[in-house]
Amino acid sequence: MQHQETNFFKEQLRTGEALYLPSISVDCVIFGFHAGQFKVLLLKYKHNNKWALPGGFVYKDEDVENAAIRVLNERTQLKDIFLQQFYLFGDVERSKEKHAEKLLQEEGIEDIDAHWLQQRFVTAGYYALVEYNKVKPVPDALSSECTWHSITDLPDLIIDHKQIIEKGLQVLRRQLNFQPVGYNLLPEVFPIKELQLIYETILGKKLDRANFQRKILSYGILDKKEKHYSGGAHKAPYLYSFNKESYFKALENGLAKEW
Amino acid sequence: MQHQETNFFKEQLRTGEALYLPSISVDCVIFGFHAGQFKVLLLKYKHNNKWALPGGFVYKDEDVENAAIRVLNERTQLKDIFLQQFYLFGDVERSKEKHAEKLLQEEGIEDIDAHWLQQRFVTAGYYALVEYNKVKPVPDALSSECTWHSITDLPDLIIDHKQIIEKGLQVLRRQLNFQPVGYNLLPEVFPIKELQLIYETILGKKLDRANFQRKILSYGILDKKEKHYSGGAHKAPYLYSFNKESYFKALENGLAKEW
DNA sequence: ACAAAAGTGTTCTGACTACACCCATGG
DNA sequence: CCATGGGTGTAGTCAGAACACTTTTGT
Repeated sequence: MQHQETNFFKEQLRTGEALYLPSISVDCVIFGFHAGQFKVLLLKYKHNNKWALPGGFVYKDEDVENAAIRVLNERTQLKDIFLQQFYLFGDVERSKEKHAEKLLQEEGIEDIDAHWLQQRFVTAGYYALVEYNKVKPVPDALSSECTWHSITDLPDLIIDHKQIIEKGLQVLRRQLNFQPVGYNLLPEVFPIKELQLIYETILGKKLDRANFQRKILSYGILDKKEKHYSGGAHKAPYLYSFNKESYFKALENGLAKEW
Repeated sequence: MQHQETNFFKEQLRTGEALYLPSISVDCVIFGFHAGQFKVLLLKYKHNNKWALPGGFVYKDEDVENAAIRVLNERTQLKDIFLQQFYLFGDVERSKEKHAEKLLQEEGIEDIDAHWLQQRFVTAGYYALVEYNKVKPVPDALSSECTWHSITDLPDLIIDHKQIIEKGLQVLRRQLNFQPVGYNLLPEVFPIKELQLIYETILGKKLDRANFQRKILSYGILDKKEKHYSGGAHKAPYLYSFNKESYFKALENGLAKEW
């Protein structure tokens, strides 16, 4: 088993240089929402038990954005998800950890020209917002686990992956002012309260129920459906779904009144 | 002369692979403001007379951001300028033009392994806002001119440089809602009208004089100076200067009331 | 009937708009 | 003294915040 993996990994190293753009990688911050908490999907590396963002390399004939889409799809099995590039992390510093070399050592690989992987990498950060229940997390070849972690309680992460998550969250918060959010975070139909919870967790603060309802409805991106019986001892809320047309129009043109 | 340049260029090619990160470049959209127009600084290549953004490569031990700072400094002779990374352009498409190969051909270079320059590049876009009068435009080794061009009347640009400018402008417009602007676009002291003109040209629309004054003053980033005699046949306006401390605090924390 | 949570209404405030008015200055 | 442009005032509108009131439902 260990042997097989090492072989697979050697093969990757051998072909990597031929297949991938050198020096550039992508990392995906995949946000989900569950049990009132905002979550990120992380991988646990076999060789050092440290956690990392799902990431990958860019094929020589592949758009960088497509590499991010591919990574997202491979780890979650989801398609057609909204992905947003948010920053290129390009400091020299981020390669200082010699992550690749340690990985090679700990895999017991020495007899190979691993120059490709050992050189410095800059990485493009992408974030995605996905529906927690629809995700089937799949670890990659180098990792033993692929699991959700609460944003407020992250484990030790390699290199600058913690900063990448924070930057992604920061950009997401800003973009809430211009872009609608929720499309593939929620099921087809949902009560407004669910959407409000998402906004509250992204922003990290409570919002007024009545005001949120009015504001979000004023955007004109929601279609009202019939009522729904939640089972609670209270009035059943209306259900809504996103009006795709106006939702994506809003994504492009922005929501807020600007200067 | 032509000979000398070709030699210089050959030398660059020879050392490029050793010096620079492969596959990644930076391009700077340098905005200036003059005669009521919003301008961009462009280079004109010697070999094909086409225009391009000032750009460059990243040294193997250099932060990507620093490469952008270096490019900005070399073309403008300015230091300590606000630079903002705004997007990584990573489509395969953008290398399709075979820009590098044509360049080599037209320089009459064939006897060299130019693999390094010919491979696909992704580029990080940065924008800068600079004081037009302080800039001393300096062409780089491959270009014959370095001049300002009105944003509304751009010449033919290589590859996707037109899209890069547009994206930079779009991001800049959005960021106007959160970040103050003007710090190194204006001299030390200036009347508010000047700042308003900048906002108007960036946004491409007129703003109300009275309301602009109140809004910009409400940010608390301006210090009032003594009056100034402009020579016009009218009341002399107050002069202001940016309060660096609160200006940079505002840059970090944002201006607008967000969610 | 009562608690819980949804839907809706109301009041207050503060920001932005549009425009009016007055002030200083040079010709 | 008047044209020009700067400074300031103000009425109207609109959005958001806070909170009250009513409605529906399961137990």
